[in-house]
Amino acid sequence: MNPLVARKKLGRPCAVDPGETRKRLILEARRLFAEIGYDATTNRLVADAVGITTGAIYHYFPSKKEMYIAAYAEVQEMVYGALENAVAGQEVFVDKFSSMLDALAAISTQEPSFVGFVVGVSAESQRHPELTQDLRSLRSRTVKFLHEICEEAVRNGEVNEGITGQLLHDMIDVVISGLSRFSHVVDDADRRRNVVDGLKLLMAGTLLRSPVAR
Amino acid sequence: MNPLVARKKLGRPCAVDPGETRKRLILEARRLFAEIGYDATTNRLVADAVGITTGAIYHYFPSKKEMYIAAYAEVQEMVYGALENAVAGQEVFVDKFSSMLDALAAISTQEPSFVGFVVGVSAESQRHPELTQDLRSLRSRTVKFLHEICEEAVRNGEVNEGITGQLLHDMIDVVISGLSRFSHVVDDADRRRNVVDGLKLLMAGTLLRSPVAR
Amino acid sequence: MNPLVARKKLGRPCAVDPGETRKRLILEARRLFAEIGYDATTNRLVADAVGITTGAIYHYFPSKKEMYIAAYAEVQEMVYGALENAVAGQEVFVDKFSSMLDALAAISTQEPSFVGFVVGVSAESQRHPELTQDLRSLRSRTVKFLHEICEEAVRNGEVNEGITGQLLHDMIDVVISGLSRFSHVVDDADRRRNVVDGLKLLMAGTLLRSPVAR
Amino acid sequence: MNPLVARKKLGRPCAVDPGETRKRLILEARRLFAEIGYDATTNRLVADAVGITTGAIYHYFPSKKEMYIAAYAEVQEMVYGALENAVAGQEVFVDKFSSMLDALAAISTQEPSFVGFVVGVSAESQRHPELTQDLRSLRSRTVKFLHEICEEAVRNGEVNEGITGQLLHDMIDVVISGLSRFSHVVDDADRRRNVVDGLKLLMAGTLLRSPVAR
DNA sequence: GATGAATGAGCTTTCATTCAT
DNA sequence: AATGAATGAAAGCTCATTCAT
Repeated sequence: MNPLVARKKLGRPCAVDPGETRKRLILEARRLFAEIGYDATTNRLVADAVGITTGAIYHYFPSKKEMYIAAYAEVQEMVYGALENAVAGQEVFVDKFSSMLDALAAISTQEPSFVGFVVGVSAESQRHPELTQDLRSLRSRTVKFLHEICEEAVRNGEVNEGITGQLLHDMIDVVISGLSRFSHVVDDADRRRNVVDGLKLLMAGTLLRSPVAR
Repeated sequence: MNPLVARKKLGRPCAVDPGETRKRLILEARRLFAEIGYDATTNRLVADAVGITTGAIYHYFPSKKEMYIAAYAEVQEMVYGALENAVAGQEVFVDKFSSMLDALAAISTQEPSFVGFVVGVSAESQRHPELTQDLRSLRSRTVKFLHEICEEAVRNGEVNEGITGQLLHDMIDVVISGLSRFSHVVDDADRRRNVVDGLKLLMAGTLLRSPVAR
Repeated sequence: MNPLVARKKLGRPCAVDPGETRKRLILEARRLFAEIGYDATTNRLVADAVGITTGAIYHYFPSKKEMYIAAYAEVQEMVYGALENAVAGQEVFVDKFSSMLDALAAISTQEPSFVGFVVGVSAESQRHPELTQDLRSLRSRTVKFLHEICEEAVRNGEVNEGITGQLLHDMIDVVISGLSRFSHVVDDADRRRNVVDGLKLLMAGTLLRSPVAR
Repeated sequence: MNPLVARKKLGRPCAVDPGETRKRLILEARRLFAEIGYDATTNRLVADAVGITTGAIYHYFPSKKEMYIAAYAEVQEMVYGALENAVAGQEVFVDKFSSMLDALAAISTQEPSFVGFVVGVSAESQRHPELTQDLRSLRSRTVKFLHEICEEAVRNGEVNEGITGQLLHDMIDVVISGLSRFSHVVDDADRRRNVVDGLKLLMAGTLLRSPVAR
C-alpha cells in the first residue's frame, strides 16, 4: 500500500497535551453555561468550542448534568472566594458591601457572565428539577457566607430598627442579582463602573445608621 | 343527508367561541413563557394547556418565535401600563419610584412571573439570536418611559450632583430586575413585601437630595 | 415561482389510509421483536419496514418499551388464544397436549417467530429490567391457563404418582419452549411436523398413566 | 535512576501474571455473553470485570465478534466435553440420555448460563448475521456428536419404527434447549432437579421400545 | 501489555413545523 | 378552525474501535 496515502483518522490524534483537553472542556463549558444557560448549551456547542466530538465529553463527565454541576461549582468557588477575600479586611457592613461590589465588578470585567451564572442558578434549578438536589447542596455551603455578614451587621447595630438579618440578606440578593444581570447585558465599561459606584452610595444612605452617629 | 343527524366529529369541533381560542392561546403562552422560559415552553405544552393540537397554533402564529413576541408584547404592555398608571399622580421621583415598586409588587402577586418575563427577555434574546431583532424594536418603545422619568428627576435637581439620567436609569434597572428575579424565586409573600419596603427606604436615602432640604 | 418545481416534502404526505400506518407499525414491530429481539430491533428498522421515519413511531407509542409491550400483548393473545381454542374440545390431558402442539405448529408455520416471542420474553425481561414489571402483569394472566390444565390432570389421576402439577407445568414449559426455539431456527416444514408428532408420542408414554389402564 | 525508587505507574502496571489476564478475560466474557447476551455485553462491562480498559481487549481479540466466538468455542467445548464424558460408559440410548441430562444439570448448577449459551447461539446468530458464518463452522464439529448417538440408537433398534436418527436428534435438541432455557429462568434448584428427573421418565416411555422387551 | 484520549456511527427521543383532510 | 399524521433536524448518550504514548 502506498504509504503516502492518508490513513484513516480514527483513534486518538497525536494528543495536544494530556490534561489540556480537560481544562479546555471545563473552561468552555463554564463559559457557555454562564452565557447562554443550560438548555441552549448543547454538547455539540461545547465540543466544537473545545475541538473534540460530543462523545469525548463523556470521557470527562458522565452526563451533561454533571458537567453543569462541575462548571457551577468552579464558578461559585471563584465568585465566593473573591467575595470572601473582599470582605476580609473590612470592619463595618457598608465597607464590606462596597468591597463586595468592587470584587463582583472585577470578575464581571474579566468573565462577564460568571456572576450571572451563580445568580441565575436558582432559575435554572426551577426549570430543571434534576439539577435541584445537586445544586442545593452546593449552594448551601456558600449561602451561609452572606447570612453571616448580615446577621453580624444586625448584631452590631449597623442597621435601622426593624431591619432583620433576613431582610438585609434579601436586599443584598436583589442588588447583586440585579447588578449581575445588568453586567451580563450591558457592555459599556463606564456604565458598569458608574452603576457600582451608585449602588455604593445607595447603600450608604438611610437604610443603615450612620456609623459615626453610633 | 339529513342535517338533523349528528355529523362526524371532524374539522373544527364546535369552537366554544370564535376568538376565544386565540385569547386562551395567548394567555397560556404568556404564562408558560414567563414561568419556564422559551426553550422549556414547547408547542405541545401550550397546546395542551389550551386544549388544542400543536398544528392549530399555526392558525394564530406563523411560528413559535412570533408567539413569543406576541406574548412578550402583551406582558410588556401590562407591566409598563401599570407602571405608567403608578407614576401618574406623583410629582417627585422618590414617590414615583415607590409607586412603581408597589405596582410591580401587585403584578408579582397576581402573576408571579410576568415581571420576570419582561426583565428576563434580554437574557432570552442572548440565548436565541433569532429573537433579538423583534424584541429590540418592542423594547425601544417602552424604554423611553423610564428614560423620561430619570431625565426629569435630573432636570428637577432631585438627584445628587454627578448623577446623570443614564446612571439613574441603570440603577433602577438593576433594582427592578433584581427584585423581579427575587420574586420569581422566593415564594414567601412577607419576605417579598419587606424587600419592597426596604428598597423604598434605600432609595429615599443619600443618593437623592432630601426633598425637604431642597 | 414555477409551479412545476417540486415543493418541499414536509408535513403529512397524502395519507395512504388513516389507521393503515398504525396497523403496519404494530405488524412490523411484532415481526421484528419476535425475530431478532428487543435490542436488535431498532426504531429505524421498524420505521423503515413501515415506510415512515423514526420520529413518527412516537405518534403511536410513547417509547420503544411501550411498543414492545404492545407487540408482546398482541402475540401473547394470539398464541394463548389458539392454545385455549385447542384444548377446548379435549377431555384428557394427553389429548389437550396434542392439540396444543398442533396449534403451536400451525402458528409457527404462519408466523415462525411468534411462539418464540412469547417464550423468549422471560429472557428479555432479565436483560431489560425496565420491561419486567409490565411483562409480569401481562404474563400472570395467561400463566394460569397452563396451571389449570396441569392441576386438573393431577386431580383426575392422569399422571403417575409423585408428579405434581408444578412439575407437569414445568415440563410442558420445557417442551414448548424447546419446540418454539426449534421452530424458530429450523425452516424445514417436514422436520417440524415430525418433531411435533414425536413429542406427542413422547408425552403419551411412561410419564402419564395409560388412560385405558386407569 | 535509582532502581529502588518507585517508578511512575505508566505502561503495563506489573501484570499479575503473564497469560493470567487472557484467562480472566475469556472467563468474564464467557460469563457475560452467557448471562446477558451479545448486545448487552459491552466491552466496558467485560473490561471492568477483568480490571483492564476496553482498549486492552484488542490485544487479545481483534474484535468483539472474535471474543464472542472464542467464548462460545470454550463453552461449547466444556458442555460437549461433559456430554461425551457422560455417555462414555453407557450402552443403551436411554441411559446415555439420562447421563447427559445429569451432566447438563451439573453444569447448570455451577455456571447457570453456559448451557443456555450453547443453545442460544443460534438465536444470537439470527440477530447478528456477522456471527453466522463463524458460528456455523464451530457448531458443525460438535453437532456430529449427537448425530452419532442418535444414528446408533436407530441402528441398534432402540427406537420405535418410523423414528429416524434425524428425528431423534431434533427431539433431543428440543428437550435440551427447552431445559436450558428453563434453567436460565428458574432459580429454584428443586424444581430444576425435578424437571430433569421428569424428562428422564418421559424419555423412558412409549417413544422407545422397552429395553427389557427387546 | 496496557492506558487513556478520541472518533464516528448509531441509538432513543424530542420538537417545531407542514399539510391533506 | 382544527386535527392528526408525518417530517427532518437535532439533542443527549453509548459503544466498538483506534492509536499515540
